[in-house]
Amino acid sequence: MELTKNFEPQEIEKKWYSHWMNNGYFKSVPDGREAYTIVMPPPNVTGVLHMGHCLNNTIQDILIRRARMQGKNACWVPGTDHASIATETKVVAMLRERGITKSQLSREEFLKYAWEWKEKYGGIILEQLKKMGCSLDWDRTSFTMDADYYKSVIEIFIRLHKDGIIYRGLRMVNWDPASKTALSDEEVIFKDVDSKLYYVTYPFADGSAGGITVATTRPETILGDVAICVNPTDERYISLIGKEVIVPIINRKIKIIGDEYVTAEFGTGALKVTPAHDKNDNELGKKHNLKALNTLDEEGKFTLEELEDDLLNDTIISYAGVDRFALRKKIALDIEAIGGLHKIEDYKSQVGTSERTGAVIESRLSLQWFMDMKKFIATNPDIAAAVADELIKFHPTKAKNTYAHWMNNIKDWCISRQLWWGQQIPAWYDEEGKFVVAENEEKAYEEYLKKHGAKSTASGEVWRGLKQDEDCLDTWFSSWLWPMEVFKGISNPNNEDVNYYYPTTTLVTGQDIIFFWVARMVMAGYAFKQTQPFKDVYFTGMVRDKQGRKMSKQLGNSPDLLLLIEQYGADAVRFGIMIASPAGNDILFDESALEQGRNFNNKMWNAVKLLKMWEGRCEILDTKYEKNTFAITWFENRLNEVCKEVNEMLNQFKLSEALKVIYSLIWDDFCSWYLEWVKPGFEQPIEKAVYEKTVSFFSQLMELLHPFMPFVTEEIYHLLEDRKDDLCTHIYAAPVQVDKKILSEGALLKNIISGLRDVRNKNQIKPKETIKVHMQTAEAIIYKSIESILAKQINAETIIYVNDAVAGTITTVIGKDKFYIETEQPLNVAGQKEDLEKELAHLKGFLISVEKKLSNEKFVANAKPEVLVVENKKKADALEKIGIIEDSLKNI
RNA sequence: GGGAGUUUAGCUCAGUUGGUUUAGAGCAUCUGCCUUACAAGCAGAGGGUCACAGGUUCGACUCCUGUAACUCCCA
Repeated sequence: MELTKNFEPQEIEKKWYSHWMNNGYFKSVPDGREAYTIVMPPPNVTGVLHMGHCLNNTIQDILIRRARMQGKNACWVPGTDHASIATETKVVAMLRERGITKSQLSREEFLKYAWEWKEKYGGIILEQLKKMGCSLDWDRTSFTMDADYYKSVIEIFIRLHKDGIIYRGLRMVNWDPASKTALSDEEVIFKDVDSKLYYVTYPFADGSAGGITVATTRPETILGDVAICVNPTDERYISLIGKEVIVPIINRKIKIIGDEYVTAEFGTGALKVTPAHDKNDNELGKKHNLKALNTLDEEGKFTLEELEDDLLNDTIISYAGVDRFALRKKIALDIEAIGGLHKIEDYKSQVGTSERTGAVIESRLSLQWFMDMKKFIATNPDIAAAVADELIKFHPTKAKNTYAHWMNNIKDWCISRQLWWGQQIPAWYDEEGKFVVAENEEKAYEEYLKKHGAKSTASGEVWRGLKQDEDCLDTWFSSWLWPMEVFKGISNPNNEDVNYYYPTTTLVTGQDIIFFWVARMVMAGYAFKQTQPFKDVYFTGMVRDKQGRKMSKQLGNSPDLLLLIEQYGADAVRFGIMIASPAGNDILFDESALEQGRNFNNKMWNAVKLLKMWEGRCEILDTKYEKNTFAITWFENRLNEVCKEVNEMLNQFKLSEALKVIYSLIWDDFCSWYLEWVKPGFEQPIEKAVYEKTVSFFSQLMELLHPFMPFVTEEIYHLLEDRKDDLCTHIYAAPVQVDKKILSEGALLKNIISGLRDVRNKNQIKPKETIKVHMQTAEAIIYKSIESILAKQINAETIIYVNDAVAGTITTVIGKDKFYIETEQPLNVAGQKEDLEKELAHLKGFLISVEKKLSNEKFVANAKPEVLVVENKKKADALEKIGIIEDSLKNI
């Protein structure tokens, strides 16, 4: 079979993925083996694959493939999240393009469109994951709005309501005027913006001259002002507390009050209090018994509804329906016109924006459903302890602090959203607003009867006046059940699957959703399954571009992943994203890393080509690869050494490092050293035993690399030999002891080869020119076994052992041995001297630092004995080397 | 404003309880090679006052304090 010049991934990837699928390798059913379970963080159902998913899922695939090869029952569950607000936003936009507005549609009609949309675009991302080689158990694909899942979410809501943890209340919420819904604190993103600080004067109500000036960034809320507040220790204003001033335009009389909350240094030191439109003002309002006057509607437009106690003039009436930002300018102008605007300053402020729509958030008083988190956490002390005590291990551990900090400052969770796409809140209301919580309408009537008594209509018919809450639940209120409900742990408690797979083993997710999701899954785990949801959590950072910027559509710096896979191959993409991605740190994505991955594929591919050449030239000898004993035993040990290292690194989730070590083992140790060492001369035969050993090494290398780069390794595994098994389900052999002595001899050999090659380079000896090497060493015995490799690698025709310096040669010292090189080239005596002197200076400097330590009495008295031994050995070594170099210098 | 984290070669990162030959990789750079698997390659080389300033210690990249810059989270 003729192999292509370079590795061509496209066909090979398709071939192996379907082969693995056809053999059901990714399927998992409970059995007697240890389970290794990962639930995939469900991407948005309408999402497409981006770099973040790529990183995330590559890591999960590495972990799951390794577990599979360790003989564990590996189960990786795919799925998607209905992503309430994100999806609804998309559906609304799609309808708008077709000329339909949401308000024209009934809930049922809208949901029909949404489901159609979901069927059409949902799960594209899952198909894309197959291209990356992800070994997911596709039969277990779940969706957070599957019928059972939906029921479970409702059941949990009812349970928590019964326990008094979920309640309904009028609270200040983060209101997104674009999607007209409340948001949780976690969905609000603070951004720095350039704004203006308006200095507005409120004249005194008693007609006396002057007034009080406040600085505000939000003049549009002035009509909702109910007080002015100053710090009671602020001498400028002490005498004014209790006085009345007039709100401009609306001419409402309000009081000046005092409260420590106000910072005297900010603005003018006087604060306008608008309880309906600011969280802090709302607190202040409650404390001082102030009314909250709402002047903005759910779309952020001016409304007169709550101003019935005020005298409305034409100006105010003209504001009705004006958007908040237009209103800001308008009111500022109108105040200026009546001489109330003192000045305007540029000001940098932070405003909250909606994570999904980007709209500026309004604080708004609203009736919403909340979860009392403090109370909930108190039901199970393990929730906080699990992470602190490392029952659940975070990688990197520093994420523990973030978790603890949030737990300690936890606030109530607003779980209702004014959206239709999601689990509808199971609360039913009568005309007066009295309500019951129940899993369906029938039960709701039963409940109602129990709670509020029978009701009948005027005409005596059975009363059917209950209406279900229009709102749905926050998406995270369903995804926090993910690790248990993908195994039907709530809808079908204690079934075989959930008993076997739960708690899951490892969760891989972004640090940015530690509160949204990770913490809440921990809570749900302990609250509803009485145990942790997972054992380890591996946090990935954010994928940024080369310049460290976030990837975003606006910047256009987000690469098309499928295109990259097409260009470089999935293995190369996996390699590129993994080679420099420390746990928990952001990774800077650089396409050159993908090139490196592609080149790595080619390197391995070419090694296969070399072996295929040898295969045809095998000869059977009974020498038992005598000539190559050193090369083979050295590589065998080196391989085993790295296997152990990699194993330890992976146990500690050091994935990048493990990949680096494997990369170097294959490229440097195997290709650059080992293959060159056993390589026969031009068109010479190779001993069959050596060939077979080499094939076996190569196969083991492929095993080691397989979790990282599944396609190319599977392909090479099969190219090397005809096999019945596949690498995908191959089980790793038990670790083997390594021989340290041969490893150090190998290191010595490499060192000498590099050193002598350097000498050749510096003396401009052409690669093809052979040299004669005279070696002066105290340990000729070691060199005997590596001599032939050495000769081959430095193109030496002979190696002669000598006891004295050889005149007319290039002299060099490597370690403790001297080498004299005979060559046709003219000798560069000065250059040699310079090199030796440089080395000598370095050693002398080193010696001084060691001697300084050793002559320090306190060091000798305090240092541990083993440190002392090392220092003494350093000194002896340095002295010996210095002697050897000085000796050589004399002879030049 | 409060909290957490980061700062080591041009870039991306290692550096495990303070002592392991006066700091290690990979990429990039430079020099020489189209050598017979591989120029998407081979061989070799150069490059760092470990952010700054103090302190603890016989000894600090490592521990402590402060400063600066950046990142994230919370208000």
